[in-house]
Amino acid sequence: MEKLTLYNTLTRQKELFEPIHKDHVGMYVCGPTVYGNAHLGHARPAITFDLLFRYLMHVGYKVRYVRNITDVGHLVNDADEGEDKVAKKARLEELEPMEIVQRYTNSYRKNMSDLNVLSPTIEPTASGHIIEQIGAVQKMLQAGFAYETNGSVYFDVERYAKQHAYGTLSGRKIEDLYSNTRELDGQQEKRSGLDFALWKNALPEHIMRWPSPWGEGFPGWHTECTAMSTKYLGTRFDIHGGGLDLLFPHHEAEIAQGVACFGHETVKYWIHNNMITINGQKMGKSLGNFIQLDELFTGTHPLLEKPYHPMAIRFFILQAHYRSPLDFSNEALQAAEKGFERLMNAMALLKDLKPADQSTIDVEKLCRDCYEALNDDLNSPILIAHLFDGVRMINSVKDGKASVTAEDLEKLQQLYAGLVTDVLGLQPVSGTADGEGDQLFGQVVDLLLTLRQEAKARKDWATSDQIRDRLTAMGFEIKDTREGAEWKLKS
RNA sequence: GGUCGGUUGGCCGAGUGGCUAGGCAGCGGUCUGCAAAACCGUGUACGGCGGUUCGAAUCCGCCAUCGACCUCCA
Repeated sequence: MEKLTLYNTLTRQKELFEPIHKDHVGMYVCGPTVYGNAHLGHARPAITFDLLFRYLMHVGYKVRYVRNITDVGHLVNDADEGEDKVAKKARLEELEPMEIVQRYTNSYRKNMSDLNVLSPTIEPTASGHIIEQIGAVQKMLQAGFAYETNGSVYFDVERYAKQHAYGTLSGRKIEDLYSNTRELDGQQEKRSGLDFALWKNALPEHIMRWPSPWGEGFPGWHTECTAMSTKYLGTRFDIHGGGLDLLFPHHEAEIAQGVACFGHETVKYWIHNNMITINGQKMGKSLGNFIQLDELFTGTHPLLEKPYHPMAIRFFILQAHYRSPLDFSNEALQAAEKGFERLMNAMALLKDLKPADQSTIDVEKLCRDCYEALNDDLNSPILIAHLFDGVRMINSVKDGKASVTAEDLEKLQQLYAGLVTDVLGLQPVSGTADGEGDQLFGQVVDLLLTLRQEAKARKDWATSDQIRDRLTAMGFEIKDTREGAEWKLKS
C-alpha cells in the first residue's frame, strides 16, 4: 500500500494516512444545499474529494464515501424572522419545496457527472434522516449539553467549553468569540450568543416542518452531518472533508456535537479545500461574478469569452493544489484547455506506440515520481508536471527520437491509464477517427479525406482545399501528418 | 476590530535554506503545395525593507497588499 500523507486541519500538519479499520476507509464530505443551481464553488470540493476517493480506491482501499444533500433547514438572515431557505425559494416559484429540492438535486448530479465526478457510495438527504437527527438532539440533551426554549433546542457552548476544548479546529478562543458575536434572530431564546440551534421551532407560515418531542420544527444547520456521518460510518471514522469556509462554525459545531453525543471526537482526519476566486475577486452574487456550472459549460455568462468543456474545468482545478486558492480567468482557463488537449493527444499516441529492444527513457523513475506526488498530500499539480514530462517522452518515441521496450511501454500505458483516466478522472472529449462515436460517420469522413488525398496527389489543390475548408467550417480539425490526414471534432 | 492564510516570470501555478517544476503565451526550428495542427528547443521570477546564515524565493521581524473566516455560503 502506498504511504499517503494528508494535511490534517486539526493538527495543522501533514500526517501519514492510516485507516482506523485495515483496508477500509470511511469518508464524509459536506455536500450541496439544493436551493439553487450548482456553481463554480461546488466544483472544487467535489473534484478534490473525488480525487481522494479515486486515489484511495486506486491504491487498494475499500471506501465508503458519504456526501450529504442538504434539503431542509438553513435559516436565511436577510429578513428579521428566520425563514427556511428552501421554503423561501419555493414560495417565490410557487412550487412544492420538494419539487425545488428534486430539481436542483438532479441539476447538481448532472453537473457532477459532466465533470466526471463519481457518485459517492451513499448520498443521504437531511429530510430523509429527521428521526436520526432528533435522536442526536436527544442524546445531547441527555448529556446536558443542550437546552430547550420555546420548542427550539440549542447547544450550550459555554457548558461544553468547561469540559472540552471548543474551537481547536479553527484555532478560535472562546473569549474572542464572545466579543465578536453579532446580534441575531433567536438571540433572546439562547443563553449565549455562541450557542447554536440543534432544532428550530417552525413558525406557522413555515412550510417544511416535522413533528418532534419539542413540537413541529426542523433541524438546525449542523445536526444532519453529525447524525448521518455517524449513522453510516460509525462513531469514529477516518476522513471528514469540506470547503475551508465550513471550518467555522459548521465543523467546529460538528466536533462539539460528536463529543456531546458519543463522548469522543468522531473524525480522525479533517481535510479542507481552499476557495475559488474569479479575476482575483471573491465569487458572490452581489459582485456579478457568480458563475453557475451550466453557464460555464455553455459560455452564457457575460464574464466568459467562450464555453469551457467540463473536462477542461476539471483539469484546471486539478492543476492547482487543493489547499491553495484558485483564480478563474478566461486566460487561465484557455491555457488549461490547451494543456489538457496536449495530454489527451499523448494518451491517444501512447496506445499504438511501437516497442523497441531498448529503452532510452526511465519509465520506472517517472512512475515513482508520479506516485510520490500523489502521496504528498495529493499534490496533483506536481503529478501533472511529471505526466507532462512523460508526454515529451511519448512524443519523442513517436518521432523515433527515443525508444521503449515492450515491457516499459506496458508500464507506461498502465501508468497513464491508472493515473490520468482512473485517478485524475480525465477523459478525451471529442470523437476521433479511431475513437468511439458512430463508426459509419467516421468512415464517411475517412472517405472524404481519401478523396482529398487523391486530389492532392494530382495537385488538384482547388478540390483538396475545398474538402478541408468545408470540413473545418463544420467544426472538424484536419491535420496532415506523415502517415496521412487525421481528423477530430473540435470541442 | 479579532483569527488564519496568501503575495513567484507576460498569464496560471508548484516548490520551501544550495540541485530544471509544469502548462499557456512569446521566440527559434521540424513537418508542409499553401494553411492549420502537431512536435522539438528556449527565457525573464520569487511584494518592500531589515535581520539570521558561508549561502534565502525558502527561516525571523516590520511594512505594504490581497483573501478567507468571525453571519447563509463550497
